[in-house]
Order: sequence, then C-alpha cells, then structure tokens
Amino acid sequence: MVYEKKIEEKKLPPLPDAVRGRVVTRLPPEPSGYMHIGHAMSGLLNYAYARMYDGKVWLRFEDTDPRKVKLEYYESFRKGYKWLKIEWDYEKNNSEDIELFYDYAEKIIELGRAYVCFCPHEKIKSLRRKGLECEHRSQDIDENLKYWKMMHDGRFREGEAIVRLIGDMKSQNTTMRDPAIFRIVEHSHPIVGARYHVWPLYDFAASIEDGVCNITHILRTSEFALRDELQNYIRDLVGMSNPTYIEYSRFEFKGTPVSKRKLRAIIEAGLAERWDDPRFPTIEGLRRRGILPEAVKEFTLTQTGFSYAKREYDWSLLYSLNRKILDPIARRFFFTPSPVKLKVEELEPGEITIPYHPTNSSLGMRKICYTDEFYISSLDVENMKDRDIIRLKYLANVKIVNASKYEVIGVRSGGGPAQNIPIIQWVPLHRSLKVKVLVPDILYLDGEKVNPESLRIIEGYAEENIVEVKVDEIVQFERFGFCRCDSTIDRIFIKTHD
RNA sequence: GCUCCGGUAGUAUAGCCCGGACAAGUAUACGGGCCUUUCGAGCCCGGGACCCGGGUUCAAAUCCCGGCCGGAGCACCA
Repeated sequence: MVYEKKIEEKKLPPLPDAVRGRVVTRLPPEPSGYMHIGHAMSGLLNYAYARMYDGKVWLRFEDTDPRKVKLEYYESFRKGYKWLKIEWDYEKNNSEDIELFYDYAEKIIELGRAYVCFCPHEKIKSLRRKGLECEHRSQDIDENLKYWKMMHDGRFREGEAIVRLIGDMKSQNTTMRDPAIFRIVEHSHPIVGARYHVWPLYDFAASIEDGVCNITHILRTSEFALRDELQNYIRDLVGMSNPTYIEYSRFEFKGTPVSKRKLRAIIEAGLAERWDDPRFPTIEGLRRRGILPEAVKEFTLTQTGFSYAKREYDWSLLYSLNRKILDPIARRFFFTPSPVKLKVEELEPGEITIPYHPTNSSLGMRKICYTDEFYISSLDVENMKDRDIIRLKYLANVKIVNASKYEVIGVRSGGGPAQNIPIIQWVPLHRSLKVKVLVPDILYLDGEKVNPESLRIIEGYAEENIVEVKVDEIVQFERFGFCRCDSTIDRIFIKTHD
C-alpha cells in the first residue's frame, strides 16, 4: 500500500499535447505469443500516462493475421495486464470490426485513392524498391470497385489480388510507396472463424481503430516510427484526427532474448521446457521467478526513458527494486544448501522461538525443535578450521573439534553472538525437509554463447516450518537469497535473486 | 545497398530543444567503512562518463560539419 503510493508519486515527463481528462491511450497487443516484459513496460507507460491525465485506456487486440493469432494468447495478455494492475476502460478486437474496415476501404477506393493490384509479390517488391508504379494503379474507380467486390466474392485466391493505397512511389519513406492495405487469407480465425477471407493489414486496421477509439497518444517502440506518416495519411483520407506519437527504442535484458523466435529456439533445443521458464522474460516467467509487478512498474517508470539509443538493461537494476519491496515483507527461513552433518557435544535438546523477520514483528514467530545433530551448509564448512568458534544463529556457539567435508564435530561453547564469531544458519537433522531450489541465470553469455549454468538445481534441507509456505509466497532463505515457492508437493523453490 | 534515428561511468538514465552556476546529477553494479544474531536491508565514503576530429562562440555535453560506431525500417506480419 505504502509502496504503491511511492511509485505513483514518481514523475514521468509531461506528455506532449495532453489535456487533462481527454487523454486516451491504448494497449495494442498482437495475440500471437505470450506476453513479455516489453509488452509490460509499454503497457505500463500507456496506462501511467492515461492515469496521470485522468484519461482512458483501450485494450485492443491487433488480431488481423488469422494465421498467427491463438486464443490462449489473448488470455495471456489479459492476465498479464491484470497482474501489473493495469486497468483498461474498454476492450475490443480488431477482428470484430472487419465490416467497418470494409466500409472505410470502399470509401477510399471511391475517392480514387486505392486500387486492386494483381502484380506478383516479387514484382511489387522490386517496383517499390525502384519507386515505380505498376499498371494496376491507373485502373479507374469502377474497375477497382468491381475487383474489390470480386475479392469478397471469392473470385481470387490468396496471393492473387491485394488492395493498395495510392501513396507516393517516390517517397523517401518506403512505407508510403503504395502499401498493401488488404489481402486475401484462406485461413480460419480463432474468433471470427472463416467468415472473412479479405483481411486488413496492420497499418490500415491500426490507423482506423486508433481513429475510431479516439486515441490521443501512442507510446510505442521505434520500429513503428516510419509508419506514423502512413497511418496519419490513412486517417486524413477518411477525415479522422491524428494522435501524438512518442516512440522509443527497443531494449533487452542482458543475456535474455525477448523475441518469440529466439525463445522458441531455446525451447526446441531442449534448454527450457515451457514459456513460463523462470529464465524467460515472459510475464509468467518473471512471476514464477518471484519478480513482483510493482518492481516492474517502478523499473519502467524510473529507470527507463524515451531514448532512441539501443539499450541493454542489467538485471541487477530490476533485482534491486524487487529486493527493496521484498525485504521488509519476506519471511526468513533456514535453508542449508549442500548440507553437511554437524554434531554438537554437550548440547541439550530443546526448542527455540525465533522471529520470522529481524525487524518486521508482524510476521510473527516460529519454533524450531532441535537435538544435538544438525545440518549446516558445506559452504560454511569449507572455511572451518579446528578450534574455530562459530555461532548457530539464535541458538548457541560451537567450538569446532573436527571439521571434515563429511561431518563436523563440535562442542557447545558459552557466550552469545560476538564480533568475530561467524553466524550461520542451520537445520535440525531429524526435523528437516529436503527442498530443491532452481537457480535461474542469464541464458546467453557475451551475447551468443549459451550459458551452461543458466539453471542450476541446488538441493538442501530447510527447517520444518516451510510446510507453512504456500505456492507463490516469496521467502528469504537466510544467507542464500529470496526464493519463491513453486510447488509445495515437490518442495521446489525458485531463487528470485540474492 | 537505400532511408531514418541514435552515441553521457560496467549498466540504465538526467541534462541537449532554449549554450554559461555541469571541474556533469541519480539509480544500479563495484571498492572501503559503519551498523546488524543473514552473505539481506540500512547508513557513510570512494573511484568511474559527455564516441572522435574540426568549426561557431567570451563560453559547447548542449549549436554546425565530417568521421567512426550502434539501432530501426525497407512484408500480401504486427
């Protein structure tokens, strides 16, 4: 709660041409893959600005390629936006408005500003490159109207005819060289089925929709920059007003590809099993790893800008924010990775009651029963020498009698915590639970090389109290790191970060 | 190849439009110290950058030109 407020106060630069109460932004996902952090950051920005100016937000699925879109992805986005606490005011799919697109297309053909082109793909490509017009461009309006009708009547097969806008074949901006605005697709669409086979292309659908939704501001990545002119031109033809564009460069997180293609390749290579792999920048991956939506939000609002330069974020930037949110609320537990047995002579069995958090007392207390036998981490054993004194945190000091890789023998020693005594975590031998911790790391080292240790599995023992931890709770295993409980049945945790 | 756009510490950014108080701010990472019954958090200190070369100017991170490097686009995808 307190944290929410803090983020809201963070300032975003003012939005150009923004009028309070009149701003309308949009979330325009293409439901052809799982939502990832790039969508999240773009969504957060569009949403934050709408909020900042008391405006409205549209969730509009850009689903005009029947071959690419799948039902499950629509839901992935809705879920993802909800997770980020993005609230949208309206929702629609572009595929619902096909008839509307037809009406506008007809209007444009009647205006003499579009034509039906029968050139083969390759020819279009090469003429466009040369800046030359083709013979179909000079067909008269009635001819074009006739062909347009024929397209709908199924008189042409996929690839045989397209509708092109009359732009400027000599334009420096190649998107203006008579772009295709409709094509024939012989493939059923997951939402509207096989009802249509003439489908609008992106620029047409998006510009008309942005017009009818009264979008005032578009915040998007820079690969769309060249399309501003085209999209404005389309709206000008049909008498709609244009939005203000704010574009910024794409980004990546170091060692972590975001593109569907690359992620799929990783899955196909057997390096990962699913799209919610904790090493992936998908929303589900981040969530499983223990990244909080508030951290993604704060990261977006405070650590990024609208630069056009190429960016490669270091994960530590996000982790640090996440840790600051987690630290005051995560319960502490003892966990001993790669455990080694410790016997403490002269220690009477007993029970101690210790806090779940060093300062946040609202998290309560836990009890641990112990005997004279424990597990401790081999990482701590490595540094031990005979006669050293160590402290089992909250419990007792122990003088090491015999430290070996396999078993450590010590004897109870008096006193409490002190300056030069290392304090380590421990687990009672007879009352411990075996747990597995998945430790995700970056997928690629120096750009291209696959990281062989991108997902290590660490086994160890945790104190019995972890049975209270439910799936999704993020705890801190002391001196190990923050971990999210992924499965209570198999006792699997995923390390979030240190 | 063509067109457009960028280049501030390891990383991400502020500053650039409207040149001067910028011997460049912040976050993160790193090093040191303090604190702490965690190697977490917190506190303090430290090193670390204006891509290069010219020009304009009393004055350039900021304006201009050239170079180098990087990114994006050049679909019947979005």
